[in-house]
Amino acid sequence: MTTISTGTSDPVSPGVRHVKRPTPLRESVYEALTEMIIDGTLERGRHLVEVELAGMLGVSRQPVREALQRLNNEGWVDLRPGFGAMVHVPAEDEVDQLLAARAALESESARLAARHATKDDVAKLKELCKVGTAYHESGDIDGAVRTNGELHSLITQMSGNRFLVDFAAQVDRRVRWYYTPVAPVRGAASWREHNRLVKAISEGDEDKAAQAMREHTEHTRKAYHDLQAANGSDEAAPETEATPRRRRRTITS
Amino acid sequence: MTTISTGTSDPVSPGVRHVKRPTPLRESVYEALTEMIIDGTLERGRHLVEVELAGMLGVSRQPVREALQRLNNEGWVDLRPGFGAMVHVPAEDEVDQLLAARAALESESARLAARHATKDDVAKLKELCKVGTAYHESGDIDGAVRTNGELHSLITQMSGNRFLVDFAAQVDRRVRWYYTPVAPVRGAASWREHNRLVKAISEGDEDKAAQAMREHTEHTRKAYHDLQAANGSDEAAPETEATPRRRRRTITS
DNA sequence: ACTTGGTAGACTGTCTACCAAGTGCCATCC
DNA sequence: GGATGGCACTTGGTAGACAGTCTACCAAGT
Repeated sequence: MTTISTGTSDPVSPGVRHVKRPTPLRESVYEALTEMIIDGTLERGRHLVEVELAGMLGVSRQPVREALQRLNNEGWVDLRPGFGAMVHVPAEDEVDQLLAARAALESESARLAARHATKDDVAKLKELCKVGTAYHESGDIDGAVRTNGELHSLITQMSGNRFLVDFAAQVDRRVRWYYTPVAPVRGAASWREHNRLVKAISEGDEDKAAQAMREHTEHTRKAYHDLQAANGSDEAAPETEATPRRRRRTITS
Repeated sequence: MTTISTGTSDPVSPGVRHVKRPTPLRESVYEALTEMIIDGTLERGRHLVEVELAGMLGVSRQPVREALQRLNNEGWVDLRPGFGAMVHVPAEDEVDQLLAARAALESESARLAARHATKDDVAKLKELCKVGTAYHESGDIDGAVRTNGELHSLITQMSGNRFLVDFAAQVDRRVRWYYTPVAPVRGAASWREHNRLVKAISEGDEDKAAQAMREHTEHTRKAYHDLQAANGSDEAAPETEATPRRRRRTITS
């Protein structure tokens, strides 16, 4: 079964380098579980038993409990007192609400990013746009999706607002999870919009940047709905055991 | 010492009435600790020791640990591995960032509230405005502050977006904590703005509602800065033990 | 056929005890 | 005075125990 690697995988930060801070076990467990939820190893609605997970991951109950509680707070699982945790089953209107929240958060981030952007930031953004477009044109969906994530993440970081960063990161991860069962579409349009967005930021035009980001998110929401409507009955049907649902393609947001 | 009351205090919901679901201890501990942080019983920067808190609250280490971890995730305390938790000491730019995040969240909420408002909602909003203004004019600051909170809370609820509600609630609580050491100002202007906001919502004018909320928050931020500058050296000085800092007045946001 | 009552098993929530490792502090030493 | 070493304290994690509660199932009664 999946066993936790206690290895610390901090991103390299310039300047002071903390020699080594062994990641708390609960953190690793948290990461492992979200991973398993996202990739479908732990299916939606499944009852998660503490000792079972503990056994899987080779740790004791305590770290698992703590991880589960965090997952509960962030909406990945639902904790029913006296019974246990179930992997969250998203309601149909939930994606809509997530995207609305994301629109607000990221559009504000874009506004602030436009306000604070440095030459260096803009260069990085442009580079990401180029790379992403290249990935898209060469048909490398995974690469395009990854670059898309990096671009959005960089923009929120550029806002210089840690709360926006935190919230947006949380929402983004959830969105990506829900999107998983959807086919990849609207790749080209997405990168055109990214270009416009980056242009607005580089010009320091706050309103235009915010507006561009909002429209970008809005288009994503529309695309999701269209797909939902297209293979609606397919997805609306009760989950069959025979559908492993692992690692489907992701939409380019 | 503060002892936990395990009493459940659910808000009354119409229709099905769940008899009684005993709150998990960790939840009560969490509530108790935030309470103590907000009201200043646990001063900023104070070192929190698990066994000590457990003794205070009459529970074992376990629920305390779990509560502390949640507090850490939400930014109320900083957890230093191997040493313990310290009550978070806000950086000066933090309030700014919180208010910026709040501006984004609540302004979007106002937009959606304007979109979805029912006759009933509008009536409640207007009532709150009236009550709040009355409180303000009669000099009942606590009442005005409470009503202000209820108004903002109702608006986010009206957005119908659970994520906006959650995030806004989190931010709001933090904001209220940081504000505590600030004097009450701008009461009259605040309620004038509320009136304009409610009017926009009742007319279903999304853009106007969003704009009104944004300006409202922005004014609050300015007011905070002015006060900060006014008695700047006072607050900037290192905390003296002699300053109990309990229950100071709150600004009307 | 439907409800009621009872029983059994499974899990969580919480407590206690314990140990290893990391951290901060203080006295000591050069 | 500044480095050093050691000590007390605290967390992080493990193990085991136990009560309360939740689910499911079965049997009897209506």
